[in-house]
Amino acid sequence: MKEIKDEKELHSYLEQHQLTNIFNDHLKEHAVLCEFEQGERICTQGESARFLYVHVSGKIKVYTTSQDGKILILSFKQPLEIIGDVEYVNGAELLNTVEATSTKVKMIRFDFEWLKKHGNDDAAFLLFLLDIIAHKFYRKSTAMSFNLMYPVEVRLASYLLSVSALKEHTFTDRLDWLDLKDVANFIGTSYRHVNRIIKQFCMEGLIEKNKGVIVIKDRAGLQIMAKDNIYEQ
Amino acid sequence: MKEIKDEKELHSYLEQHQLTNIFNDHLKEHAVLCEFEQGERICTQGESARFLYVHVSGKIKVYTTSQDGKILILSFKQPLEIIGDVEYVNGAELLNTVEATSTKVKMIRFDFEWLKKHGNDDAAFLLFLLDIIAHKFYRKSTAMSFNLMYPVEVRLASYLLSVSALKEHTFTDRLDWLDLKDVANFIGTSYRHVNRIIKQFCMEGLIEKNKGVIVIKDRAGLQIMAKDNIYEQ
DNA sequence: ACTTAGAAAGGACATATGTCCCTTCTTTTT
DNA sequence: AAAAAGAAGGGACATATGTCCTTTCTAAGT
Repeated sequence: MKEIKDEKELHSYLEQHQLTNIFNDHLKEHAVLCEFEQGERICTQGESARFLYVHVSGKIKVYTTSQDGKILILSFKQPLEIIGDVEYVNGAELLNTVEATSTKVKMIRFDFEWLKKHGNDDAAFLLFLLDIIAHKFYRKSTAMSFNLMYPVEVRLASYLLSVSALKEHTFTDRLDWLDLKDVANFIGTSYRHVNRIIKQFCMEGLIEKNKGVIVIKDRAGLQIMAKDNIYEQ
Repeated sequence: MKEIKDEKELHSYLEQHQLTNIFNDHLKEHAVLCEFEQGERICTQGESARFLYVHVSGKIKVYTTSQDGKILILSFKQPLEIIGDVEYVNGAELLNTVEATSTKVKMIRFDFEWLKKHGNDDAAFLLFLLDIIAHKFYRKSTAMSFNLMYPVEVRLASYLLSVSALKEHTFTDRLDWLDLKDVANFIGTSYRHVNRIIKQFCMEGLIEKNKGVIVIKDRAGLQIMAKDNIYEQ
């Protein structure tokens, strides 16, 4: 991680994401723009949280690891995302690990102490946090119900649709979201089983696959398979 | 549902749960104490939310239903619980259905409109909401990871431990949390399978069961089975 | 182009879980 | 107490998913 001491750039990011009114001048004063390498961790599950991060550029993934080493990927995210919000509010240790999956991941960092001093009496800031966390809860809630109620083929169909709905410019950008190992860990199943279902989808004519590249052939069919559920990215 | 027009009682509940400082005088002005019958719905999934409820007495369950009729119970709750908080913040329709599972379930009701007028600039109220929602997110998050990563025997062991940790006065109070149909819908599996695992636990000497009453025989063994996870109620 | 290391895919089998329906137990009614 | 209705439990089989290991493909190095 390196700190980028460029106030201009920092403020341009804030404006780009309409955050200038969210963080008051006191808060902005101590904001730091950080850049992370691909593969670098922004924060690690189990450690104590000291910073709130506003993810403004690049791609990240959020995952959790169980005692016995199982990995569950909770989300692949692009901006705008907030990291550390829940921990800021409840004071608990970090729930998940966050890792940069593209180069030049940029985050605006705020120190918890400073936020407490100058943000906890600021309704705009608190409403912003509320909105973020409520939205996270909403997604988590629907995702959990969905995961618990439907088998892998439904979840995978839903996942494929959600990826195809992304507004990615280039073709290779899309591929980032389709590493089957990651997909398995996201859906909460084994790589083997994802493979099995992928093959089944191919045979049913829902998708096609060449050299690891998956193309949707029958969107309507996939939607039926997904029972109209789509993971919100 | 009937409204109880008894300011004394309402305020005694607020005090009991240390909420007097959370809701300012404006907000309290329009608070209404409501009582629900056993089996009555406090709110219904899919409808638009208009009220924030503070659950102060009795027992409730929260569940969601899928398009094809599957039921997933999200929690069995005793006070203190807040209903409608997420919907208040994000304006979406109700995510879940909430139902009274005991007689005389009491809730303090606040109108969204009134809250917006007199609460959204009140840091104490906003911090309270933040705390509640962050905590809900935390529980949901750990529950989802747990559910996705472990098989039913682990989840059931965890559930049994969590129920045994409840501070219920009477014996019959405990039974409320052990209807196996409900347990199955909570864990996200079939009644048949819960039964199977219960029997397995009996054979392994972890629990005993007589006429539908389950008694824990080997807490340490259950904890190992649960891999130290416990559902937070 | 050949070799080889590593990634991706798949076969075989074991386990976990769901569905359907029959049996057994409980409770209520007569 | 006998009978009947309903709840709870369980058998048998089908499906979903996990584990382990082999095979196939891909890409890098020579």
